Amino acid sequence: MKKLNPPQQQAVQNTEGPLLLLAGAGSGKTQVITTRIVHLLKDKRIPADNILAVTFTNKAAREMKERVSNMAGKMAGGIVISTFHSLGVRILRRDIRALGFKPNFSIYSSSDQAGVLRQAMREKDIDPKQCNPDTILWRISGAKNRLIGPQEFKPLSDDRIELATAAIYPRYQELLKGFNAIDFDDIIMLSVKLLQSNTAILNHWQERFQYIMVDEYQDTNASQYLLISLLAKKHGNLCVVGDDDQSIYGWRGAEVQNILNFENDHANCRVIKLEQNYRSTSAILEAANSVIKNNPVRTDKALWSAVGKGREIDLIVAASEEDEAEQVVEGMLMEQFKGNLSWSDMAVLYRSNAQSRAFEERLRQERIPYVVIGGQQFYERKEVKDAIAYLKVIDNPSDEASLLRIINFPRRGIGDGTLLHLNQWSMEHEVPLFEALGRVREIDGISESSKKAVAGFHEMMAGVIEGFNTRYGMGAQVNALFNRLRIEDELYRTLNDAAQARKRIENIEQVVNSLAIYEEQNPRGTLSTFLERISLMDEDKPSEDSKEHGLNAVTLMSLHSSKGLEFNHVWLVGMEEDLLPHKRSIEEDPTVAEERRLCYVGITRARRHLTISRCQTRRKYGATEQRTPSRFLDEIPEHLLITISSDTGDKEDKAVDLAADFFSRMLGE
DNA sequence: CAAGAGTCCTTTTTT
DNA sequence: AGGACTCTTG
Repeated sequence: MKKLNPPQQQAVQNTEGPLLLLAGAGSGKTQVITTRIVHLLKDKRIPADNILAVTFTNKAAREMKERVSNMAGKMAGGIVISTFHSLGVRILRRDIRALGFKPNFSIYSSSDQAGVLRQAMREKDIDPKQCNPDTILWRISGAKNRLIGPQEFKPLSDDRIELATAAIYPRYQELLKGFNAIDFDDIIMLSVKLLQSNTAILNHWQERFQYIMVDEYQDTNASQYLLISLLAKKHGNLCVVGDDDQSIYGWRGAEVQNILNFENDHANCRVIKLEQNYRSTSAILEAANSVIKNNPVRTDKALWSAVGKGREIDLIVAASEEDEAEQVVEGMLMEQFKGNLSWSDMAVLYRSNAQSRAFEERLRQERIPYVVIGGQQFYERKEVKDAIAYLKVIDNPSDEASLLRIINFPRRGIGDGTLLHLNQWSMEHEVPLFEALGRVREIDGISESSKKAVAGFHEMMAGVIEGFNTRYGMGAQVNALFNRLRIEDELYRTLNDAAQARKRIENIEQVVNSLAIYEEQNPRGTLSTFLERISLMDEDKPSEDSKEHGLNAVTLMSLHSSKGLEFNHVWLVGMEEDLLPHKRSIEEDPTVAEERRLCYVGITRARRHLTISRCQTRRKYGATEQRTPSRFLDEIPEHLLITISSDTGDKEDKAVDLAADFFSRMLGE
């Protein structure tokens, strides 16, 4: 507590009633929240059970939990510090029966959702070529974020997609329910519906969480806002923390208004501003402030720092993405040598995940350890999804999306024709698909060999499910199952590339391993809870990679994932029009306010030094494209920027670079 | 029903 | 450029 400045101390001590904490970037916000929790526990003697802290990412939740238990020890046992989605699942697992689901519901990823949507579209006779399924899913998701259920959804216009969505949404939701599955947005929407529809359930959670804190409040959407309001209504001890300048999730329904209106929505609300930045040099802060002040609507804030001016910002102008990566990595080697920085002090931040590739290649070449956060997720790889689908069916045989995924993998002679008959029969007789498999002999129109294959598959899976219900050792059982399925042979056979097959086999082994490890670390864990963790992307990964590299690796991640983090040296790469600001967002909002905030977030991640880079050309879909410098570069005062030119090219190259640069700037004006 | 060839689409950001 | 999906052929 003594380490805190006066407004920070006030924030900690104001524990009763509504509190709005406007915390600028790097203002020690996490420190304040954790100290506040410890203060509640230790000084106010609030039982840990009655405290809830909500964050947006698992990473943030984990860090916070760790810091709290370091400071409060055993007293912190039972405290809930989780993401919105984990909180929702917790609520749903307990009481979702009231909504007509079984508690072992599956959580569908976007690819599962796409499968369900495709089925709904087929049934409603809507041509996927005319109505893009992704767009429809997007509309459904948007509706759910605004708490608009399938019955309430009314088309806002008579455009084709909107009408199709209105037709498909109810059926989509029905199908999900039939599979005992929910999608990501349902986690929040259904939690709210549950609390709204049942006073006893609402009461239970209101009593449970008497003190609530929400981090990154500027990123809450309508349904998250309502969830928190419902929970906090009774005791009213709600503390929200956020910064409107760092609102970067408008595209998924976040409403900055939630934080801007908080004061008006809550009588007797206290407002505390944290404006001292402890993170960055004033050169970096000046750059950040100069950029963000171009946004028209924002609360008045003046970030200041006592750290000192620090170095100017370096600007790399690279010829191509390879050149960009080369120069950045060269800079890293230099910093490490000269500045005595370790790899974990450095991060490369980019707008879109695809940009990581060139940097990964270069870092590998130079044998510099690195970690990529986000992007092509492990659990989204095809073979991994197949393996997971087996687990999902074992856990919830009603999960037909997963069942269809594995019914002919590895191939066992069950083709489209057979599947069609099975589906038809199961619908006509109102029998779940899995049960229909067991009664395949009653179904006409399927060849004898196919019937045998179907019956064999059903028998095997029924046996496996039985085994899971009666015996311990999930990892071992899955391992036995996968061996029996001869997945390895299948992969070697279908892939001509042995090395790639090997890689995929390893990935599948990794799934089995993580289940075994999970089971070892959580003796009371079930398959459901394991799968839930995977769905919420809440995987523990401090195991192998970081240990091997001694936790010392360069971080590569998107600007979105970087929020809340800090690094001594940040490389903010790809500072080009159509990338930052992104092309799609320019089309949606010509003022590019959210993109500017994204840029602001990126700049303010840096503690001591910032390097910005841009390319003159970049390859896209195979073809080389000319690039224009980002408008945000012009918003940074010139005296803060030092352009460093490549020392790899010869003089002629440099002349060409300069000319190209000149022209692209002219065109950019 | 399986395998191979051809076509299309992608890249915004995440729980 | 590369992967996912569809269509055609054995």
